[in-house]
Amino acid sequence: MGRAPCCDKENVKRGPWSPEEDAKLKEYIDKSGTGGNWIALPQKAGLRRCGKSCRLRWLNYLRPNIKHGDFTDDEDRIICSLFASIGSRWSIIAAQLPGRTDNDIKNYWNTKLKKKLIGTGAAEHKKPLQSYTSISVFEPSSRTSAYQYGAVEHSYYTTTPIGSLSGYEIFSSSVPSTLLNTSSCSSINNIQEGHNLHNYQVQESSFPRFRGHEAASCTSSDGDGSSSTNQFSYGKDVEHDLQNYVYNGADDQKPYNENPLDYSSLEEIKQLISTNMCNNFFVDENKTDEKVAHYT
DNA sequence: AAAAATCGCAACCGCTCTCAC
DNA sequence: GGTGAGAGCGGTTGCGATTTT
Repeated sequence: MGRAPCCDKENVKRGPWSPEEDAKLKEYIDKSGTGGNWIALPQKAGLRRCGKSCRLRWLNYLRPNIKHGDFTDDEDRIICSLFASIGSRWSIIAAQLPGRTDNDIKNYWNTKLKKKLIGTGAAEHKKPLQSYTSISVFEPSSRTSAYQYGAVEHSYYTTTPIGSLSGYEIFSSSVPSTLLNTSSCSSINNIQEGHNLHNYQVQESSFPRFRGHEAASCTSSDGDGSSSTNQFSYGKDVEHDLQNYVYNGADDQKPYNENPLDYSSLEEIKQLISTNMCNNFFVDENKTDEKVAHYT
C-alpha cells in the first residue's frame, strides 16, 4: 500500500500557471505568509492547486529577487566548482548564488553548462590529467559533517575519512582519471584553468534538511539555508605535478571564493595540511574507478 | 514553406527526512 | 519506538519555442 497523496489529484489544476493564479498566490503570501503549511495554503488562497505546486511556483518564480537567465562567468565558475566538489546538490549550489533557484541551476547545468564544458575541458589540455585529490576539512558539527560525507558519497568522488586535526574533521576526495576526461568531470579541468588548486576554497555552505527558519530563508532552493559549516578544501594532484602542468607560472594565487568568512580560523589547518598531509596521500585508482562505475 | 529535430525550462513525481503525536 | 503528515530535494517529463533539414 502506497502513501496517501498530498492532495486530491482529480480536483487540482495542473500544468502552467496563469497570471491570475500567480497574482492570487503572490497576494496571499504577501499578505499572510505561507503559515508554514503549504498543503493548506491553496485552499486559503482560493487556488485549485496542489500545495507542492504552490510552493514550487513561489520558490522558483514568484519569490522576490529571483534572477532568471544570463548566468555570469562568475556564476558559471561557482557552479562548476561546487559541482566538482559535491555533485548535483543543487540546493546547496543555489545557496551560494543569491537570486538563483536550484531548478534554474539544474536546468542551466543540464542544458548549457555541461555542453559548454565538454567543448572546453580536458580536450584542450596538452596532456591528460591522471587524477585529482582534494583534502577537505569540516567543522565538528556532527549533523552537517554527516551530510557532507553523504553529499560526497553521491558525487563522483571517492571519499575517505583520514582523521581529525585541531578539532576539525578531515577527509580526502578523489576523482579518477577516467572521469577527468568525461563530461561529468570536465568541469574540474575547466576550474583548474581558472583557479589555482594549490590555493583553497572557503565557503559558507548551506546544507539541506535543516528546518524551522522558513521566513529567514535566503536560498533560492527549497532548503532553508539555516546551517553554516565552514569548509576548507585543499587540492593537490598526487600523480604528477598538477600545479606545474596547469598553472605553470600562473599568477592566480588568490583563494577562489572570497566571501567574507573568517579565514583565519582555518589558517592553522591549512598550514598543517599543506605541509604535512597532502604529500603523503595517494589515490587508490582502482578503487576510485570502481566507485565511479557504480554511479555512472 | 513545411516537417522534423533539438532545445530550454517550468512543472511534476516520488523519494527521503524530520517532526509531532 | 512507531506512524503519519508535511517539507525538501533531485531526477524526469511535457511542451512550446527555436533551429535545422
